[in-house]
Amino acid sequence: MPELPEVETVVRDLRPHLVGSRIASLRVSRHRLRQRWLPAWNQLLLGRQVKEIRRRGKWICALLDDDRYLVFHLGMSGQLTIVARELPVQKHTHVIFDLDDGVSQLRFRDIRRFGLVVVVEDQAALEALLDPGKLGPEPFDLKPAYWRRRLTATRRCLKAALLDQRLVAGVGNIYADESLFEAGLPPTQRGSQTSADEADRLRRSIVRVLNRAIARRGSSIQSYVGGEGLQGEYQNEFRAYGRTGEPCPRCDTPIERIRLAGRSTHFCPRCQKKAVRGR
DNA sequence: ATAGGCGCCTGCTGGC
DNA sequence: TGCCAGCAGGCGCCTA
Repeated sequence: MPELPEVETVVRDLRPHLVGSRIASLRVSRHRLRQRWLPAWNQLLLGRQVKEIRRRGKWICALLDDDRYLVFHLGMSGQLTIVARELPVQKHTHVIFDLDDGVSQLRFRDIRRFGLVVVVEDQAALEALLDPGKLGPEPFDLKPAYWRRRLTATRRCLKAALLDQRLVAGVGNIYADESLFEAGLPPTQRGSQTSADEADRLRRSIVRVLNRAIARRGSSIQSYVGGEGLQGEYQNEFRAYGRTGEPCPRCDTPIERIRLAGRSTHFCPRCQKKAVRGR
């Protein structure tokens, strides 16, 4: 579910509530997530204060006052929210942290359980988890030369390349489609057939689309909510994703849907054509 | 190198 | 009304 804009929204929402707060107590459900919760973590976390919280790709990392990290990944349906203690606990809530203000909780809820909550020992262990070999640069820090090089070095299609977290971190199915639409590039085009100009256009399109989505607090389709439980608004501005059969906002040609890299892919067959000039 | 398939889960929708 | 297939913001593993 959540891609970079959603995760960024969660982190921004949580930061003012979490930074400076201590974990007074916690509870964990017995359902396992992508990775099992280690019982030892309960003791480690008690009384710990959150020093800072930040995003890396689709990962959420909270630095604790013992230099450990509490790390979250939202998978497809994860929700990480600040909630008043007295509010009923929703089904599929897997971890509850009571904060030391005595009134609020941090809750991790995940219907499909593809998400992850782990405690990481130190900075080095965090770097191993988010190894640059597995997790590429942030889209906003993409160096044009790097991007051109990586993109043209692969024979995979652009859609598959965008979804590969090693090339660029944080782009998922929605924003891959939206970025390719913005750039006017066909999702099926091979990376190796991409000109320097096109690579650059794509890079700038990714940044623009993600920034717009962040400004709208991400996209809510089914389960996504931000750190304060609010839905996003960017789903109302999709131009390709999920708009199969609807008119292209630029040329009115019906948006098509195909399967690429195992994922549903939406595009305008007219605007997103190799070597079209203008529109 | 890379495509495709599966598995991990639950829930919703649409067709019959 | 029920049942079943297919779909869904991710990702890791396996095979060919």
